[in-house]
Amino acid sequence: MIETDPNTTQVMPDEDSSKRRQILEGARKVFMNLGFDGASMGEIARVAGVSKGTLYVYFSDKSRLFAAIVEDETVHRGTLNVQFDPARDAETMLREFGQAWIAVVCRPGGGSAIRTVMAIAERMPEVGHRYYDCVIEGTIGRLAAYLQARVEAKELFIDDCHLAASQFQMMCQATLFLPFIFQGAPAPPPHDVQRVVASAVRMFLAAYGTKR
Amino acid sequence: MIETDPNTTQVMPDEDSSKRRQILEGARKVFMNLGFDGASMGEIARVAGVSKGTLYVYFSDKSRLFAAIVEDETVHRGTLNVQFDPARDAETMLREFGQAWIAVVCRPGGGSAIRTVMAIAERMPEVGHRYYDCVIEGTIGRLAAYLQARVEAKELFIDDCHLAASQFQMMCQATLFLPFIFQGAPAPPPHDVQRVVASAVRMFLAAYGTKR
Amino acid sequence: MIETDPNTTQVMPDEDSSKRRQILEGARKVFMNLGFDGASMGEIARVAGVSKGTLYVYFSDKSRLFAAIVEDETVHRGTLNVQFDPARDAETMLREFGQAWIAVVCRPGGGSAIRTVMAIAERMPEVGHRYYDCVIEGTIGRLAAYLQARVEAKELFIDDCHLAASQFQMMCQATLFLPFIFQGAPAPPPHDVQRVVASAVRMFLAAYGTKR
Amino acid sequence: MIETDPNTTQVMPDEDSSKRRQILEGARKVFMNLGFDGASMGEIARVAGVSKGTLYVYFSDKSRLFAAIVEDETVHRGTLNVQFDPARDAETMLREFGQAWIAVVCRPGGGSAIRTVMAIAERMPEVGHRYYDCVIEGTIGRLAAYLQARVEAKELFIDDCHLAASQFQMMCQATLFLPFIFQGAPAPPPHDVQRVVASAVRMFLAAYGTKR
DNA sequence: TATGAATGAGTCTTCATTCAT
DNA sequence: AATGAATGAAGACTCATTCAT
Repeated sequence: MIETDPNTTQVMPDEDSSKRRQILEGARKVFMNLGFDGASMGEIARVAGVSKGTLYVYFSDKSRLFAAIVEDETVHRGTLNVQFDPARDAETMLREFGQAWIAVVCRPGGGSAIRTVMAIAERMPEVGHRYYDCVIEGTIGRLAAYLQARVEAKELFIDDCHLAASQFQMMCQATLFLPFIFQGAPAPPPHDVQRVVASAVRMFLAAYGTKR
Repeated sequence: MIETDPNTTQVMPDEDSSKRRQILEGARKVFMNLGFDGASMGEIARVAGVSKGTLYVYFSDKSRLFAAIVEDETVHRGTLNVQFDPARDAETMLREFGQAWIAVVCRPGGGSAIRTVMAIAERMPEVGHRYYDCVIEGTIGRLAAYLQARVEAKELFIDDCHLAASQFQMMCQATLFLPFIFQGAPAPPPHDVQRVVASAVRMFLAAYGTKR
Repeated sequence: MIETDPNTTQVMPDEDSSKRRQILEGARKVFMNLGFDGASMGEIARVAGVSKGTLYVYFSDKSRLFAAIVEDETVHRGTLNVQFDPARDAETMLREFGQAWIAVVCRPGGGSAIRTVMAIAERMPEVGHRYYDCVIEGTIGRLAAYLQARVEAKELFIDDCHLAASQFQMMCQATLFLPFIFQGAPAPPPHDVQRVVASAVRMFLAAYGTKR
Repeated sequence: MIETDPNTTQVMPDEDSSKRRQILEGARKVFMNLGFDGASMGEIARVAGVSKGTLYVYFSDKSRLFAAIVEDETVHRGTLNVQFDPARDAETMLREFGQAWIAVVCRPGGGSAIRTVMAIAERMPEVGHRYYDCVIEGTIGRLAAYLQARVEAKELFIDDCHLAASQFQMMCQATLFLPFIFQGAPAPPPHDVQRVVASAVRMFLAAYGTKR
């Protein structure tokens, strides 16, 4: 006679509810602009357009909300939009990679995920590790695998493909990433990106394109 | 009590007084380990071994104290310990530069200035600009000037020396810097640094060491 | 959907509806274990197996719900399960009374009504008064009336039956009640209760069993 | 040269500083009137005449402040002002004890320590235990020791002095303590106390004053 | 100059209560 | 009648800053 259904009360709303997405969107803006400590739950609520209490209906505390944001950045926005095709030639593939990478690390519109995560990595090591593993190492790993394929195809001559991948990744950032981070420079225009990436590709092929 | 000494009354304490340096030293440790928001004035006072009130005798508020720390980092620790001699050959010079640069950005002992400044750059633009200008751009500029000299000496063949300098700087960080920042990895051992820098030098010379 | 039943629309739900009893049962557990302030409406809803909103269908606010619980305790559980028979002898009757009283104030299973009401009595005077009148004074009154009957039967010799009743009630608690309340001691085992009550009865009769 | 004295900052002020006593006094009023949960740190600060922050200079959190209050009650106000002299006769001694005990548990001026501690005992067991041990059991223990002495002096005839002490203690409360707690009755006037205590003494001696 | 006690604004978090469905 | 998502007021606690000594 006592029909208690424990699932009808106090349940975390749907994982994909619109309110939840609304909160994540607001929180993303605030966290990415002000950092974990600089962001206040009140400001997040205001920007998300919900009440402070509602934040806690969806996320048990500030850290979890932050972790959810970073996870979202990690999974949805940190993945390079590049299909590595082992059959395609290095020059084209590298150029595509380089441009896609800059698009990830110099995302327009303010609010850098990479900076925000860097800043907190020492105090929230799991967050830092997860972001590094997925976004940084994951990207390098995919590039390294491609390079290995080209080595086997005798197009490239590389001892340490992982190092080479990281070198290329870093070189693409030259003159672009640090001003973006430190000076609040706008995302570099496509022309600049192409020029820098092209130079990186030329350099990479000069070093690894012929047997030493 | 009435004999006022115009040099000690109502005057901001000596720029180089020992108390001031003591505060800067304590604040540096705390700020670099915890970031601007994570550091509390109480903790700084404790580490510096002075009272909280004394902090405000030397610095009008937390931001100024932070700015002073960053300035100190910028001027005293951000400058590469490398003498660019336009007469010396590129291979040696680049190797020296690369190792010195890694020593700056992967400073052992925890507490990364570069991370701390990155984290706050959006909220304290002047601090970010000043650090970028002196430490990043300054370093690249000196390297670029050296490269230009070697171009004129016909050892190197470079269109855009500034870009080339930045490329080299970034390449030296490959596989070293990001794990250090994101994963709290210890400062890389000299052997690793040498290997990565050597590879960067090789790559650089392959690209820029012969007329294209 | 338009067929309104005047007995169910806009009407406070039935005083004895099953939902109402379900809520009272859950609220009783929570309030008696955690006190008025320690109990939260959410927890009550969870334990009762209804939604938070439903609580407010039956009780206009937390205080009223609490008062209803206390009323229930007062009426249903605070009444001694003892039939005072003016014809029965004092020794037997007192022993029965004493054991029943200890069962009320040291109720096993945690969650003491007497403590909960005591705690809130200053802030909710009506609740305190009502509990006192029914449970404490009511009990003493019934005992006093019985004693008066025995006085008239010449078995006992008491000036102030109300005082005597209270004395006996209190004596029965000796060494049992305060450890139960303050130390979270388990409800005293029957053997201990019998011993203490027996001692109280002996004492009572020594004092009031013969003409002074 | 760096004369750091870690003892000059962040030190808990003097145990007996006037501010500390001021806080304790204000907190005592608020806690004893409203209970642990009902009292807010803001209200305590207001009543004590200090800022909220100052509370935390002297007590690390609400629980510690509360525990300090209870400790103070336990040690300074919970101790009976009675000198047990084993040589003095039971009637006098018991009367003194009874009156002193009522003064402790029905302290005038509102704000009952015994109620406040009872209310929280389940959630703060150490506080409950300490209060019980010192105030309740301590008092009973001293009385029991005196009774034992009188047993040896052949004035009294008691099997279980601890039970007897508790019985006397409880009897003294008859008709006085529960109205005080539940009904917010004022502290009982001396005349009533004397009457109830006298009756308790009479009853006690009737039971334990002659060999059974 | 140096101190450290004191402040109060601001932070995260909880929870009684409301209301559209 | 019943729900449970949403709210916002209030609470504990922190910390940059001030000031009398």
